[in-house]
Formats: sequence, structure tokens, C-alpha cells
Amino acid sequence: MRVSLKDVAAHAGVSIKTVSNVVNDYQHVTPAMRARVQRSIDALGYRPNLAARHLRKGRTGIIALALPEFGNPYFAELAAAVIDAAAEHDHIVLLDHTGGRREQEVLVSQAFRARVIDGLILSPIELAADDLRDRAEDVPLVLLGEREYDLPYDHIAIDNVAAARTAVRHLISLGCREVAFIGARRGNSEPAELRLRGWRAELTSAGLSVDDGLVAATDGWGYGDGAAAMVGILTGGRRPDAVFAYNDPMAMGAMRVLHEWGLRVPEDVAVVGFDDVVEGRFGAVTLTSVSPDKGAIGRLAVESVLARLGGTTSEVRRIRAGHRIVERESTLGRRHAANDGTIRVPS
Amino acid sequence: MRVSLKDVAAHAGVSIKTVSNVVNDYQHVTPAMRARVQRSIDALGYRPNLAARHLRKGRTGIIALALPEFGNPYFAELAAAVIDAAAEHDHIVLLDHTGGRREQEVLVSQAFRARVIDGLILSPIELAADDLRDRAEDVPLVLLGEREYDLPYDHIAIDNVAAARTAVRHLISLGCREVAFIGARRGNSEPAELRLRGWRAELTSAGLSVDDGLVAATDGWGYGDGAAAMVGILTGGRRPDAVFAYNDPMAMGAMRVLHEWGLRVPEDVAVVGFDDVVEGRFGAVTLTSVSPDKGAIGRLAVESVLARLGGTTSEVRRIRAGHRIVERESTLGRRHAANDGTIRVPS
DNA sequence: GCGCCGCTTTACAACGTTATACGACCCGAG
DNA sequence: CTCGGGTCGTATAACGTTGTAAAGCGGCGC
Repeated sequence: MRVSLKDVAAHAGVSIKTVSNVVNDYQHVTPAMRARVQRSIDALGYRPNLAARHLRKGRTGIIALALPEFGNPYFAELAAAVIDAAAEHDHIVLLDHTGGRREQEVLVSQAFRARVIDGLILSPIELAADDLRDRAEDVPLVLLGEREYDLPYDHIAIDNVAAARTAVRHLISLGCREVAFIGARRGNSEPAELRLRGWRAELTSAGLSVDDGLVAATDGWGYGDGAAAMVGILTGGRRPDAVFAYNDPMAMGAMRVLHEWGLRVPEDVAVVGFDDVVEGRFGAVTLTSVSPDKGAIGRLAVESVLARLGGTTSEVRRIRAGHRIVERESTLGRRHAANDGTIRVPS
Repeated sequence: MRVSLKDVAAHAGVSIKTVSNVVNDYQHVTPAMRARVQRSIDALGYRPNLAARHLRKGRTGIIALALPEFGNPYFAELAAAVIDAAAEHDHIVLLDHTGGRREQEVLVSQAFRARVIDGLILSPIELAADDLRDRAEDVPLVLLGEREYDLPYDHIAIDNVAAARTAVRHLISLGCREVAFIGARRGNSEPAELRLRGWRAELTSAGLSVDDGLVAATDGWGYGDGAAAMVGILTGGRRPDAVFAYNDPMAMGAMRVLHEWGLRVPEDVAVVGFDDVVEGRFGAVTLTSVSPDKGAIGRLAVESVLARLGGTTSEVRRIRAGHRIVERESTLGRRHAANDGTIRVPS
């Protein structure tokens, strides 16, 4: 049977509370007493019962993290970041996946699946603002990702406009002049809208023309959608010298199409993706990508939950996490080409 | 404040235990009483406090799952499978990652990070048998993956020999005659040994010669290791018409090298990987791979933990989960080539 | 030498739930 | 009408921990 405070107390010949004080590093305990109790603790191999502690304190030390799917390396890395950040604060993470389905997301947001949690970090895909509005739950909720909700919950996302500008600036710095944008969403998807805005802003500030013929709208956000969009641009007779895609899978789909059309990446067309998914690091030509600072996102998310738990903060925080561009072959070779002076002009 | 049994009892004008009986579907409760209590429960929005229940019952309903990393899609999918399987049994999964580092794995196996768990599912990489031998923990442990331990813990893995044979058989059925094996491990790594054995067995049973010049040993198990091994084989003057790799990243590394050497996949060389990692589905040439039945592994793991928790089973179970081969371009095109009658012979 | 004060330690109650054991009640049989 | 046996409901006591308040125990000043 598990050994409890009572057993240790009996063994050390002191009261239960004294043992508790030692365990919790309570300050007013004589060194001698502390040592004596510690010996008993070690001798019996005492380990606190968290269930009891939780019951008493009203906290479980567990934070739930609900992501659409782990199969997507972006979320896998984000999960790792959150777990590590939580560990820093002596908290444990309970992971759940929603499949990006609204129904599951609602369930999770109501903390139905897991009622043991202190707080909840949710990365929604389909969830509607109304689903959250009548949330009758007292556990703090922090939202992650690109969807914007006009609701009193902390929200952590990267600055899409700035990140898109970074990507386009990178392409322009390589000598590209006709930068296509793949992944403007049909229907109003905020992040796509913001990244498109960044694309437009950076082109404008570089003095380049903004050509809507180089923007491809898509329904989905997968590999196939990127490929189809690229086909659309090429069959439209356009020959951009760069592609900025809404995300990595779409960029890879585009690269595949470029390959099939006999266009070389990056010599003929430079390609930049978004999210820095691990998949982009493999493949025939590795993919340059905008990399959100997942570590920062995880850390900020955990800290937001804990702050709200501490009850100190009441104001709603909207945090923009950082990003950086990770250069790989889909743009890197380009620099060499440019250095050669051989700037290839697509026919 | 949260509403407790006491509040509901007061509201319904009955005793606390009666409410508890209704909540737990205890049998000796009059329908009338049950309805009356249920009305109060609904009216007050009562939800049981799990911490208290756990304290009382000694169970938390939480199973920990410790994997090397989520960045690897194989583990991400496995995690999803375990979570779903656990949900089937009204249990929640607490995910942890070890980075494949022994130190972390030991920590996890001792349930140090998470002391709230009923059971533990661990997929070890470096963990030694001795680390587990003096495990002074009473929470049931189930091991996953290829490492074999001669210890009294349930273990779930796929049949490596059979799976390797399936892969090689697939290649032979496509007309391949010289099948290289990439990823025999320097040092004794059981799974690599088993897959090598499967490779050998299938070649033998097909009446083909077993040529150790086509076996490449490696230190690691990453993309670069696969590439290096492939280079080794090619510079050795060998021109296999098929490659069976220890895992998907290594297969992709090999494919890249083949590409650089001007060899086409699958026309000149067919390639099969192992694990069916999502990454293999992207890339210039999608990768055929041996796909372990992750759903089955997850389900079996959860059931093993729960069985042990129930205390009914005492015998140690070693379970072999199933597998299947997922055919993609790295072998599929080959069939067409064969159908053409144009079987290309490498120079 | 006495009283007071502050530092340690302790007793007790509570957190919300469920198991145990018992009491109240109802119905049919004696 | 009473008694026995089953059914249904309840009071009480845990589970292991920590906060509160008070008691013990020194030492120090007068």
C-alpha cells in the first residue's frame, strides 16, 4: 500500500502537519526537525498523493491542450513546446485532439472530456464565436492560432501580416520580381486575408506592381490544393519567378507542379512556405518557410493560463508571437544563381 | 463556486449519498427518487469533482503515454490512436515526450513527472532493462515498440520479421531481383536485426541469392544515415534494383541519393520504407512503406493497462500487432514498367 | 524568578466523494 | 395485529492533504 503522511509521521514520531510542512518547504521548521522528518520520508519512500492535494487545494496541476491533430508536425512541435513550458511551472499537460471538427472543439471548450483540468489551451479550426459565448465553464481558456474571436479570452497568434511581409521581402531580396501568392481563401478566412495583405504591402513598399493575376484562391489548405492553384496560375499563362504559399503543404504541392512543368526550384521559381513543418525539411528540394516561434507560443500560452489562474490578471490579452524565416533549398540556391549574374527569365 | 453533492442534496431535500447513488447509477433507487434528484442535478448544473472521486477510489482515470517525440508523425499517429482508444474506455491520456533519452525515459518509467496516473504506456528508445528492473512503482507499465526486455511487463510490437518479409515480397513481386537492405545497425539493435532476418528469409524463400554486399549498416536512423548508406552501396559498385530501408526517413535519404546519381525511382530502383510516416506521402516521389497497425497498437496498449488495473490478469502478455504495406509511387510505377515489358537493367 | 513574546509544533477541520453499516419502511404471512 | 424479510434511504466514517488557530517551548527583559 502507498505510504501516506500519517505513516511518515508515526515513523518520525511527529505530527502529520509537521511532515506536511517539511514536504512543502514551510519556513518555520528547525533544521534538526527537518532532517529527522526527511530521513523518515526517505526511509519509507513517501510520495505525496496528488489526488488528495488537488482535492484540498482545488487545483490539479494539469493543463489541457487541444489541437486539431498531431499528425501535422506543426502541432506536434507546438505540443512539445507547451509540454516543456508547463513542466517549467510544475504543471502537466493533457493533450487532446479535435480533428479540427467544430463538434469536438465545442466539447473540448466545455471541458467535457477532461474535468480534471486547471486550464485549457485550444487551437480552434471551425469553432464559432457563438460556441464560446455561452461557455458556462470556470476553467480559464486560452486560444491559439489565426482565427480571431471577439470574446474575452486570451489569444496568442503570430503577426500574419508581418510574417507574410518577411517572406515576400526575402523573395524580393533574392531578385524575384513576380511573386505569386497561393492560398487566398474563398470565403473569408482571416489568416489568409492577413497574409495576402502582407504580400500586397511588401510588394507595394518595394515599388513592385501588385498583380491579382498572381493570386490563387483555394478552398482547402492541403497539398492537392496547392498543386491545383499552381496549375491554375501556370495554365493562366503566368510565369512568376517566386511563389509564396499560405502554408508548407501547399508550397510543396506547388513545387511538385513546377517540377512537372519543367521549372526548376529555386533557379526558375523560388518558393517560400509557411509554418515550417518538418515535412518541408525532406523531399527532393527542401522548403524555405516562415517559422512561427513555437517555443514562444507554447510559453506564452502556458503563462497566460497560469496568470488567469492566479487571478491577478483580468484584462484580456492578445499576444503576437514572433517568427523567423528558415532558408532552405527552395530559395537558397537562388542566391547563388543571382550571384552568378545569371538571372533566369521565365519564358 | 462549484456545486457539490451537498448542494444538490439540499436542493432535492435528500441525503448526500442518495444523490451520489443517482449519479453513479446505483441500482436500489426508486424511479421517482431518481427523477427528483436528477431534476436538482440538472437545475444546479452539478458536475462531479474528479479530484475527490479519485481520492476516494484511488483511481484517476488518467493513463500516461510517453513517446520519444511528437515531431515524428509515426508517434503522432500512435498518440492519436491511444487517445481514441482510451476515450472508448472513459479514460484520459496524459502525453509526455522523452526525446528518446534514457534519463527522461527512466524518469517517466518511475512516474516521476506525473504521479496522478493509473497506468503508463511507454515507448522506449534507450531505456535499459536494468532501469526497469528496480522499478519500485505500482502503476502498471506497458511497453511499446521494438526493443525487447526480458521483464514482467506487457509488450506490444509488430512482428518485424513478418513485416520485413512482406516488404521484400512486395519488391520481388514487382520483378526486383537485387534488393538492398539499408539500416542494419552497428551494435546490436534488435529490430534492425529482425528486419534484416526477414529480408534474408524472404529472399531465400524466393530462391534469390542473399548478398551481404547489399546490406548497409548505419549508426543512426535518420535521413542522413540513409543517404550515406545508399552512397556506400553505390560507390561499392553495386546497382540494386530495389531498396528496403529500416525506416521512412532513411528510405527518403536513399531516394535522394538515387536521384542525385541519376537513377530513377521506381523505374530503376524501387524503394520501400518502414513505419508509414506521413512525410513519405509528400515529396517528389511518394514512398511505399510498411504501415504498422497503429490503431491496433493503441487499442491493445490501452486494454493491457486497463486489464492489469482490473487485477484480473497477472500473466505477462507479449502481443504482436498487425501491419500492411501501403503502395505509393516509389514502387507503384514499377508495376507499369513491368507491364510494358521494359524491365530496365541497371548498368 | 516571573511574565511575555516569538518561534515551532500540533490538533482539528475541511475539501467532495463513496463504502459500510444501519435504520426506516412496506408488504405479505402467521 | 405483529413480525420477518426484503427494499430503499441515510448517517457516519473514511480517502490524504493543507489552512487555521491555538498550544508548547524556549529565551529575554525586568
